[in-house]
Amino acid sequence: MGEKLTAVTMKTLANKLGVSITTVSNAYSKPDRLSTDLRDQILATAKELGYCGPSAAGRALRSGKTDVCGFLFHGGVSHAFSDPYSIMLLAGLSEAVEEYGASVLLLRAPAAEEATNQMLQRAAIDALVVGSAERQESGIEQLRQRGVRIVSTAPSADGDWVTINDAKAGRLIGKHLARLGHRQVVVIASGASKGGMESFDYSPDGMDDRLFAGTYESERIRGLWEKMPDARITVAFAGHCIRESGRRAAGQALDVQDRPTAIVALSDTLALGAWDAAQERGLTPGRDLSISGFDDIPDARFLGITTIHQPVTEKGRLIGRLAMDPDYPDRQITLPIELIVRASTGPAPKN
Amino acid sequence: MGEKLTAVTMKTLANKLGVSITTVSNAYSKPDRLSTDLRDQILATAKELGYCGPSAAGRALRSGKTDVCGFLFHGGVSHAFSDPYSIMLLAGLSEAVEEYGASVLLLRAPAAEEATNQMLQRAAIDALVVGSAERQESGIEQLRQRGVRIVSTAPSADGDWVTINDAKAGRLIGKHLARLGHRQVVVIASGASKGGMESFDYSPDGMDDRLFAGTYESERIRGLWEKMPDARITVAFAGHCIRESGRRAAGQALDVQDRPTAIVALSDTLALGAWDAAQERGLTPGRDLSISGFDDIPDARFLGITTIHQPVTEKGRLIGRLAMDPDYPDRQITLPIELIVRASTGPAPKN
DNA sequence: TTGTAAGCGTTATCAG
DNA sequence: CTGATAACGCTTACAA
Repeated sequence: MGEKLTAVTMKTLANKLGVSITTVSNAYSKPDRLSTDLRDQILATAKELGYCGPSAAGRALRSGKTDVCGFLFHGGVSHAFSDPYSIMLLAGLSEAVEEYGASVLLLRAPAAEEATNQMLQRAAIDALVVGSAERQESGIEQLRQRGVRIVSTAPSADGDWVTINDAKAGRLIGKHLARLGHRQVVVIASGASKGGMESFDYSPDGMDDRLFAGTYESERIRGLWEKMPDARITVAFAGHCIRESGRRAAGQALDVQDRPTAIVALSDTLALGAWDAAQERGLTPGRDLSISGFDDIPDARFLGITTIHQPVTEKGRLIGRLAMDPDYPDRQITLPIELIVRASTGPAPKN
Repeated sequence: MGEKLTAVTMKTLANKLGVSITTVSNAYSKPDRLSTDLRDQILATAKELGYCGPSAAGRALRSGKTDVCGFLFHGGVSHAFSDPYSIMLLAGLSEAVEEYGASVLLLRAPAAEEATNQMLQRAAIDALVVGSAERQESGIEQLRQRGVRIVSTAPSADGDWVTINDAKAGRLIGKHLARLGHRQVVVIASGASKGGMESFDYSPDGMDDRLFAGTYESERIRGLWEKMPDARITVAFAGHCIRESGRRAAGQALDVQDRPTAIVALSDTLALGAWDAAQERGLTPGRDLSISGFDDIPDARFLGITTIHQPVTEKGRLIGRLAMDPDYPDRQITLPIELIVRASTGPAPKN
């Protein structure tokens, strides 16, 4: 009946209690600037009137803080989050961000860069985490100038990032496979071929058309190539980074006359698919065919897939801290990695 | 060098062009309220000065619109999003929300209800989607009074929701299994037992202690029970809704003297785990043991698991539309479901 | 078609 | 310890 339609604000509280708005505000954000008694009293009547803390909008406008951390990713949600790696990263990020009392805003980049930029500017965020470095959005630089902290998973000269040494990861796999005598390798990368072709032989020069320079994928391949100078390395593009894509791409790679002795998937999710493809063809991984991945997701351990371990959840946490805490000391972090040898790799079979 | 430290705002534009702030504002939000010439001119200098549209904070405070849709879920991100059902729901939601130019804010409910309410009030959102109805948060009602639209996946007398008939879903499975002669059924539910026990025999009365009334799980079990009057139905709690939990719970259920002839997992994700458990024990699903799930996620089709199909992505889309569009006509939607019989269910084996 | 003025709810600054 | 005042950047009547 007599319901007030006007929202309960700090003013309402102030009037009711006969104190100033400032004092009410301080009761929330600067507890040490007023007596405990008054503070308790304010909080009590707040509860009574159904007032639940400073409005996000008001605070955001005045102080510039939104307590929101944007997470920018490319491709559909279904693709982004069906990869356990993404989930783990997001879990760590979300965990850390929560510790600062903030939340994560999902920002899916539209296909058009223009639209992406608009979306980025319209978002009320304190920080932006760039999940995939598929493109260099110009809008990101504008955001930075607006005071939004940017944290990336890809290294750069200045700027904040948390990453691993992807080239080294590639070298670890390369060394391992070279020692096992492999000389016919198919690399399975996510993403579509830029050249419009399904696969091509790798050489480190002139890759710009096909692999984005500086992506984790191109780094991993380069590392691999460095340690396998005598091998023929073919790169196949799988599409989205999901298990099924890996299965399809590996299937194609295996259904040829002179099939490879090793498949290097650039992520465990793709490696799982390669494992499926091998199974379907009656090939035993580690004996008839070596399969390796990257990232060390739980299923990789379960199936016994050789991979490069990286602390993904911790990566997410660190990214979150960099994003939310401008005073966090280390702002360019390279996390340790480790080669985990499991049953899926073994000596190259003799012909 | 001469970089301006003050942010570029509508005022900057207005001064530079000698027009009023209102006109600049209109150039963005009400294009028909000024001449095309002037508008183009404004947009041009905007680009020149590096102004990228109205600030989210200012707009939010003044108009009350944030273009953000909150998504409230319980449990960790890693659990919430490792279930394909959640991903599909989120994908649909995100897709629809994007069509309105908005984004999704991930709101993970802390364990304490008090903290959850605080978080909810502090979030700048136009709408809130309640992903899991584990608890009835009192803060949700407050949000509604503040003008935030609430959309749920669980039906209620008033309010907006998109759901399926869970009791009917249970009945479809029950009828199917009863016809096949099953009389010993173990139901695998997610969540922890409230009674502190691992499992218990079901009867529709006095379940309040163990199953939250009105959840999709209790509805599904009730439906099952209605169509299997002669069966002994035991309910086991698996913990989080992940495959591994299903494996463990099913394993325990199978490692007893008088093992059940059918396992009814309350979600496909749990059913996949039950499938794993059966495999490990040399039991062939559909012959030695019937396994069924709910939701029809892709892997269920892959493994041939009998299940109840529901259009999950479409559900997410509809939820998104209800959330973002107050004028969307149908505000209480029950989506169709369908029994999908696959190889994982078959006649109850004779003892 | 354009401009004026008021105020959304909060916090920062400075004065008592 | 407490309060008055002035923004923050924008939209929305209403006036010209």
